[in-house]
Amino acid sequence: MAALSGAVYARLRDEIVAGAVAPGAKLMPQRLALRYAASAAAIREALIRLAAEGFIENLPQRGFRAARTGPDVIWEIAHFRILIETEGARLSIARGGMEWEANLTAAHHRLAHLESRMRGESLDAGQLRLWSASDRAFHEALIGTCGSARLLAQHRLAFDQFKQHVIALDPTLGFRGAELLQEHAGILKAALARDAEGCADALRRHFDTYRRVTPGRAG
Amino acid sequence: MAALSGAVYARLRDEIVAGAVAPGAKLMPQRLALRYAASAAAIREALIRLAAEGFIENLPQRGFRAARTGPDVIWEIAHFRILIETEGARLSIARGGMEWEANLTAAHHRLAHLESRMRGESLDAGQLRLWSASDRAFHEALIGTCGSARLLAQHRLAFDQFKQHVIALDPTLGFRGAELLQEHAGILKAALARDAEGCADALRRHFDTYRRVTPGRAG
DNA sequence: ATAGGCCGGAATTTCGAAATTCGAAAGAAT
DNA sequence: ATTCTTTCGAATTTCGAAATTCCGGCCTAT
Repeated sequence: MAALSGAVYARLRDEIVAGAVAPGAKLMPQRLALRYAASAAAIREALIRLAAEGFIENLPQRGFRAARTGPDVIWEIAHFRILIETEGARLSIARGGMEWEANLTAAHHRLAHLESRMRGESLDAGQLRLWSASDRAFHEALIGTCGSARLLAQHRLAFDQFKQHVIALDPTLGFRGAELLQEHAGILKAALARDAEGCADALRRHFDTYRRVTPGRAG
Repeated sequence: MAALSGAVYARLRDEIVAGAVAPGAKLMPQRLALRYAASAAAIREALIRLAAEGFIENLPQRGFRAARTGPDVIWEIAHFRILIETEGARLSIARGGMEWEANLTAAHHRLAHLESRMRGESLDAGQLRLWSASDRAFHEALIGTCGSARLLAQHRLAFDQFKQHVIALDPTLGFRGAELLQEHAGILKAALARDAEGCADALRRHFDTYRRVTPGRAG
C-alpha cells in the first residue's frame, strides 16, 4: 500500500490488536480522518484492507466496526492457528538446518528470560507488550523455515487476531508465568529433537490452557 | 462492500480466476474505470481487497498487477489447500449428520455425471466452467459442516487461487476424465465411511495428480 | 561509447465535495 | 395504543480533479 494509506493501516492494526478498540465499536472514516491527518478516502482504503484480513467487519452501506468477539470466535481462531502452526512446525522440523535451530533457540532464550522475570506481580502494559512480541518471535521462529510464504502470512494473521480477541476478554492475555515457561520449553525440546508429533502435542497443550480461560464449546 | 465497489470486486475476481487476466498484467484503475463505468477510486477499493486476499499484487507507488505464477506458487497453494481441506473433512466427518451426507452425495452425483460425459473430446469453455463449479460444490460440501466459518472462507480463497494459477499454465485445468471420476468417488466413499485418514489420503492423491502436471519441487 | 543526470508524460495516490443511503424521531392513520 | 409513513440529520459511498511519484527517453560530460 502507499505511504499514507499504508501508515494508517499499520497504526489502526496495532491499536486494534493491542485492544485499544472495543469489539463492535464503529470505525467512521470521517472521525478517524481527524485523528490521522488524512482524508476519509485514505482511511477507507485502510479499513477495507483490515476487513479483508478479518480484523474488522464491513457491512455494506453501513460502515465498519471492530470484529465482535466471543468464546466461539476465539475457539475458531485458536483451532485455525493450531492447524497452521503445527503444519509449519512439521515442515520446519523436516527442512530446517542449524540456522533454524540457532534462531529458535535464541528466540526461546529471550522469551524464557522474560517469563522467568515476570512472576505474577508487576504485570504492567509495557512488560506484557514486550512479552507478547517475544512470544510471537518464538512462534514465528518455530515455523520460520517451513518454506511457505503463505503459511507464514496466515500465521501472522491468526496470531494477531487471536491476541485481538483474547485481550478483549482478558487484558493480561491470560498470562501465567510458570506454566508458560514449561510449555514453551516443551515445544522447543520437541522441535530440536525433530519430533514433529511431540511438537504438535506440545502446541495443542499450550493452547488448551488458553482455551481454559474461556468457556469451552463442542467441536 | 458497497454496491459499486463490491460489484467491481466480484467481476474482477471472476475474470482473474477464470484466467482472463494474464499473470503479471497491470491493472490500472483509470483504464478499468472505463470498462466498469466507475471512478478510479471505486476500482481502487476493489483492487485493494483483491490484493489483501492474494489474487493480485500491490507494489506501493507502482500499482497493481495480477499475481505472478510459477510451479512453486502452485505447489504452495496446493499444499495449503490440502491442509485446510483435510482438516475440514476431518471435522465434518466427526460432526456431520444425515444432512451432510445427503448434500455431499448430491454434489458428487452432479459432479460424476458431468465427468462421465466429458470424455476428453468436446472440452469447450462452457463445459469446463460448469465442471469447475461442480467440482467446487463437491469440495465445499465435503467440508460443509466443519463448523468453522474461517476454515470455509480460507478454503474458498485457496480453491479459487489454485484455479487461477493452474489455468494460467493449462487452460483445460489439467482435466482428466476417468481418473477424476475414480478420485472423487474415493473421496466420497471414505467420507461416508467416516474414515478421516482415508479421506485425507484420497485428497492428497487427488492433488498429486494435479501436481504431476507441473514440475515438482522438494518440500 | 558509456555512465550519469535531467526532463516530459503517464500513472498512482490523495483530497474535498457531491450524491446516495441509512436510522431514528415525529406524525398520521387504523 | 399500535402500526405504518414521512421526514430529517448523519454516515457511507462515489466522484473528478489536484498533488505526488514513477518510468523512459534524451542530453551531457567524461
